[in-house]
Amino acid sequence: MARQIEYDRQKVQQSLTDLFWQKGFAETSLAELEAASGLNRRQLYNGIGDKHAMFVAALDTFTEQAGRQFLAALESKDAGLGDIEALLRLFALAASTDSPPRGCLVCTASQEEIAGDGAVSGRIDAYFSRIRAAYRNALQRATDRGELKLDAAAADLRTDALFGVHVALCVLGRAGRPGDELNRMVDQALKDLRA
Amino acid sequence: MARQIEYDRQKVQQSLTDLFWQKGFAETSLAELEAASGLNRRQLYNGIGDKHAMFVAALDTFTEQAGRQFLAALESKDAGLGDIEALLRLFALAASTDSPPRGCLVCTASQEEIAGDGAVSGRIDAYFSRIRAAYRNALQRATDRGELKLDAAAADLRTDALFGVHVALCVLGRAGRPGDELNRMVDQALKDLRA
DNA sequence: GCCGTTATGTAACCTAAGTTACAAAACGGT
DNA sequence: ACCGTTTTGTAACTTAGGTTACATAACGGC
Repeated sequence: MARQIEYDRQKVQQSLTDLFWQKGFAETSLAELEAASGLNRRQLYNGIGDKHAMFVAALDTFTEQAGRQFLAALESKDAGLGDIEALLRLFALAASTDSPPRGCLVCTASQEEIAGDGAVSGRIDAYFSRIRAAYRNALQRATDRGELKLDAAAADLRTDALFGVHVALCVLGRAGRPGDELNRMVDQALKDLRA
Repeated sequence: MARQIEYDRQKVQQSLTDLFWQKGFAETSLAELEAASGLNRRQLYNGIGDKHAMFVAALDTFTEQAGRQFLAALESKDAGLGDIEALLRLFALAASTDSPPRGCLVCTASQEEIAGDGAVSGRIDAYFSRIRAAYRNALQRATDRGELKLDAAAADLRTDALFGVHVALCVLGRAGRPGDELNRMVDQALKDLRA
């Protein structure tokens, strides 16, 4: 064997992810990644890879965590209207409480040039598709339980509408739009859903 | 007086705006701005200013054009449901026909670090507010004409919901999401509006 | 036709970016 | 205790970034 690594891999991954989340890919420098992680660039290159590899790893970390914290409830067999409302409200709230609000790493990355890269675009697509599937599942479960009355076609439409609201909240939250504006989007989305 | 300028100011502005629209602020270099405009950097600095000033000018050019091409119909006294539908459909279509789709310069800029700059953030806020006001006007006119039945509070909610769809279409269009997904968002938004 | 003023072209500047060489140090198996 | 392997630290390298000096050229008013 060989020499053992001196730092905490998870903590390093977390700090790198947070920095990319805040600043995006292109506007984050190696020097900042060093400072955030506490490692020097030799350690980063050895342990993870170049900047591109670090970003891909950050995308994986982010989607794993966001999936667990935000989407898991919608993906559950017990999912329902309440989970949809809770998630959208949470996003509207986060925009007001986080300073500065960071929105969603994947949404931000999708607007950058790096989104053209294969490894990155695959992860972006997969995450977006997962979000859609999560809402789709929640709508299905809510229908099964009698909270809603939706046939398959109606549920498809609703799914994309909710996906759109989800993305709009992430983007406009990061853009600094006021919390009540975001909450009105949620109000209307829920109203329409129950109509 | 002094020596006269040799290039077409408007064409230069347009090419700079298009490039920033495609690549964003941080990922556009002076060399690319030179190539796109056909000017050398001395002319750019003399005629417009530094990169920051070029970007601010691009924001102004973009918002002026987008306002004229897309928002003017919604801002008119004759605005109505048909104008809302036409605009949303156009955005969904543009995502499929433009290659690569560019979305909206302002939405993209709002996710970059430069959005923290005063001159930039002011323009972003102003443009977003203008979009909202445009939808608000169209909803009001549609109500006045009897196409819809909305009181003031309901119109406020609808306004932000449509604003959200608008932004989602821009962002997800640029992200390369499929056209039918975007069109389902529009379908649902219009359905809810007429309900 | 001179002169201040402004535009142009070349080229340099200075900093920062991402990446990599090289030597030294720490580890485990034998 | 040696040895191959991998980590670490320092520091350099190479390129590209945005910005600016300087000399030259074109213009209009007097």
